[in-house]
Amino acid sequence: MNKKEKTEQAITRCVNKIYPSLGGLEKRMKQKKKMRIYCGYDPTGPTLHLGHLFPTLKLADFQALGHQIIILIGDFTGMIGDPTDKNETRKKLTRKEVLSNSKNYKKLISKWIDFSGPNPAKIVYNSKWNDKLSFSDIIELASNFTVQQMIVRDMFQKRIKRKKPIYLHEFLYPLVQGYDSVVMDVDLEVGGNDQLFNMLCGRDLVKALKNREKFVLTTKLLTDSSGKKIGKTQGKMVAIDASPETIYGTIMSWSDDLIIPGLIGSTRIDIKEIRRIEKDMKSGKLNPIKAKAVLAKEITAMCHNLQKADKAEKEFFNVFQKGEIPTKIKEFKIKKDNFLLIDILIKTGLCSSKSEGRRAILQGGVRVDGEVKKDWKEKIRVKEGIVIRLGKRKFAKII
RNA sequence: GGGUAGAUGGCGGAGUGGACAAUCGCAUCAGACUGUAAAUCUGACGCCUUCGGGCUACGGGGGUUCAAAUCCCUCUCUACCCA
Repeated sequence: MNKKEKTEQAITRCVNKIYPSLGGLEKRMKQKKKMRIYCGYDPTGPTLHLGHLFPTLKLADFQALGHQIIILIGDFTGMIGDPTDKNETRKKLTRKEVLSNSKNYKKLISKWIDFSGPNPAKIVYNSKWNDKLSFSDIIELASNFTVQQMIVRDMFQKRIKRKKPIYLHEFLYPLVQGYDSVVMDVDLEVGGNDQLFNMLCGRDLVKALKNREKFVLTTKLLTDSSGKKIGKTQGKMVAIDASPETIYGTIMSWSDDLIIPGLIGSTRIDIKEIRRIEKDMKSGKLNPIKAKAVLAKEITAMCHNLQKADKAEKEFFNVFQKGEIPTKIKEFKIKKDNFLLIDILIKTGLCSSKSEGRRAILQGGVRVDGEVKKDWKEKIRVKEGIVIRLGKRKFAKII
């Protein structure tokens, strides 16, 4: 890929919008001076998930062009809790939780962002400067914004409508995030489209305090056809450090309309190739499951390696298409004796209560060595090597 | 500080004395179907059970009643309005 193509990729691929304008950013990129570019990661969970891939790969695009990348761990902001997309107030994290969450991040991000070499990325924690802010500093900063500016945010509007509380400290969140931009003196902030408001507050602050331009680039979000964000709550989002099988399988459960956005945002497969896949899928020449398998394999390979992705793929098709038993099954040591099937389900953790187990059996969801068992009172002779299967994806082997 | 409204299952949200283990939607689980763990359709969805039934639950505690998620008292928490 030549420099022109790299630039093209950086400013268009998976980009939702650039503020104040695409042209302005292009002009700035033509200057000799390296840009300082950052993306913030809130350490709200123990790991990053696939949604973080979009902005992270975007940073990688810019790093490849020789710009200074800054990874900001929002250990200070994480404790406030970003009100973005939360219709309810998020519970505040303790410093200890925040630190343990962020420990893992650098390791994960380093899969795509280079922290060594000729143009190493930097990693910074925003508690470093925010901890030092005094109350009067904060009041000073707050004077740059109006309450009206804050409450126009749609999620605040939603809460007002639903008579849900908005706490004062939640107004402070964009303020602090914006202040990060000022302290780090950045030229560009990259983030998901849902971060737009926070990022623009930073742009305002930089303008007010330093009288210069900070560009904002928003990446697309992984959304289904109705525009709903793919979230952890739907169980469709996977941690980047999940097992290859989990990553592969979860992506295979995505609906078809995520294939193309997924390929664009979370892989670096040639964009022309992606357009070809899109065309072939539309014309019926390419079975969508094949395209989805490409996506699943590619992402799995990016999070692990090609070899593991290959294995996960084979496993997936064996288990779910051919109905075979996976190679890796949880094993349980159980006394070789006669047991009620329900008791075995509970012992192996396949069910959490007897009622649940009975239901599963009555609905024909339980198999012992491939044979469906419909009688919940049945006693099973436990032998070594028998395989209990619940539904399609839960297995237990007795040893 | 004063007033008003409210707290129900993982979530949203019905129900305002018995027919309520609690409508419905989402999420979840199983089955069918399929190119998938997609979509769609069907069913299930507190716990225990000798399958007759039993037990615990509608913010906490107390009370009225044959009977309370529903009425009364009280406590805790929350929102809104006024100051």
